[in-house]
Amino acid sequence: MRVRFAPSPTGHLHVGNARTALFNWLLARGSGGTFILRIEDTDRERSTSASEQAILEDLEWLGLGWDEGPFRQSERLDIYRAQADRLLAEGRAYYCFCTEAQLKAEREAALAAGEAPKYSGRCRDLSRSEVAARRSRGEPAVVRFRVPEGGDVAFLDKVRGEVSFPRAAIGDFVLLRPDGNPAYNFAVVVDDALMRVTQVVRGEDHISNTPRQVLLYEALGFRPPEFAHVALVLGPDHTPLSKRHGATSVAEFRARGYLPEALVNYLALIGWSPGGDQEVLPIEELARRFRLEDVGRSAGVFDEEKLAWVNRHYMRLAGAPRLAKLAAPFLRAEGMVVREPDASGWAYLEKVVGMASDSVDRLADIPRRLRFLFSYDAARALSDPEVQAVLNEDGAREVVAGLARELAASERLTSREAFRAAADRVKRETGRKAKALFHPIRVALTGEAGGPELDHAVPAIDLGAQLPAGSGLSPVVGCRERVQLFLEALDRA
RNA sequence: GCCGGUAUCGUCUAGGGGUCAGGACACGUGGUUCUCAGCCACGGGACCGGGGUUCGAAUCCCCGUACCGGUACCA
Repeated sequence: MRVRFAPSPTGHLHVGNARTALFNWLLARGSGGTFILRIEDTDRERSTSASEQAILEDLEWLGLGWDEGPFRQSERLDIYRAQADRLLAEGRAYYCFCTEAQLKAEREAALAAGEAPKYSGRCRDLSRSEVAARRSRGEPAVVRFRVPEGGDVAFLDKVRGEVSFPRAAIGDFVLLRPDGNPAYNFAVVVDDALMRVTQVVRGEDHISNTPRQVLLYEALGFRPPEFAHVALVLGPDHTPLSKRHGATSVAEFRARGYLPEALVNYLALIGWSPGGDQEVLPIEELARRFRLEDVGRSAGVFDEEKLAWVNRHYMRLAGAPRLAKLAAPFLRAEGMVVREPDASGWAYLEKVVGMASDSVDRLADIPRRLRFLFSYDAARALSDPEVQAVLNEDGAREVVAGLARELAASERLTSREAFRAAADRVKRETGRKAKALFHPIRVALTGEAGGPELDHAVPAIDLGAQLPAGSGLSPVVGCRERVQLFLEALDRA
């Protein structure tokens, strides 16, 4: 089996296209086949090498490596020319000198008359000598395919079944533009045939091109591949997913802190089901189970909530070192990491990122969850209504005062046990327990009413306070200092 | 307009001539934990509409409706 993904480099990799790439990849991987990457850059106006580069990076980030390519259509111009010459020589194609203005007027007239706008065929039967004369005069000409008349063009689609189009609806279409660049339908067929692609899996938006392509396969004497057209991905309002809906490109989801394996897993779930009751599955398992005939025919709505849920799974599955590495750029953007951390910095990050990650959806949420470590501000804490509510509870201030006395006398709370022991002593001294004990401790030490478990958060604070100056992280104020600052702020208030 | 396509909970789906129409996300309630997340239990929620075929239709057929794609010298 030989499959391909053939994006045009006109922007970022859209998640809909990423899903198409994934389906192809799964097919190849699941069958021991070959996954070919081809860049369809025949539209010289819109194609950019920056886009191409971005698409390659996105595919690599997703883990969708290719076996052959990337091939660029812009580098295969003579191949298309040669194939077009064959069709020209056989009379299956012809030169057309119609101007764009002419064609546009005809199209509009047809539309107004309620007819299908298709090429009129004006240049279809120009005499040999006229063609030669006009060409030698340098008159711009395209090469058009002479669509055989009559009947239907049918093909078997692996996801849609039998599909057929009346041939009469297909006008003679352009193969080669005046500048020698091939048009889409022509380049695709030539490439897919020459690259010996066996299954063409692509978006549904290409389905009505398929009859044209089938005709071309016939005319060129190539055997058509199997086709499969997968439905598009929509936004929550059932319109095609666009910028309006927020993130649409792989790069944007990466920037929001989704893990590649989560995006891949989620994308596979739109329009396909792995069967069984398990849907969070590694890509290799998806490849084992994936079958084109199980792909649904209807369009699917992209649901970021579910993506987030899948992402949580994969964040839990990721080991601490990897998670720390992944989260570091996000922490750096918030000033929590100030330069490349040293070994102590990384060790610390592994600890705290692990603590933060089991209650957030995405990497981008981690800094907020760790803010209490790097920017303790007692005054800000007191202005928080939730913190106020905690302090207004019976005995809350006594707990804070007791905690301050306890910490003044004890070592740093660098372990869960040390923290528990300290909390126990405050408990005995104040007679407060559970919520009445831990809530005031939390607000005093973290400055926030919520956050990671105190068993983890408190040692993280004091461990952070011991970090050497060269760790690469923003400084962390220790517990003892915090509770003093908190008390002072309380006095002032 | 014309040509194609699609239709099961809000969303992704399983199933498919006789089922209590199953699961997941989301949502609601209760429990658990210092908070959030999580976890546990419980709960609400769907076969687009109308005809036909049939003993029986959500499932097959037709019509309609809605939505999507195409209708290029864009892919």
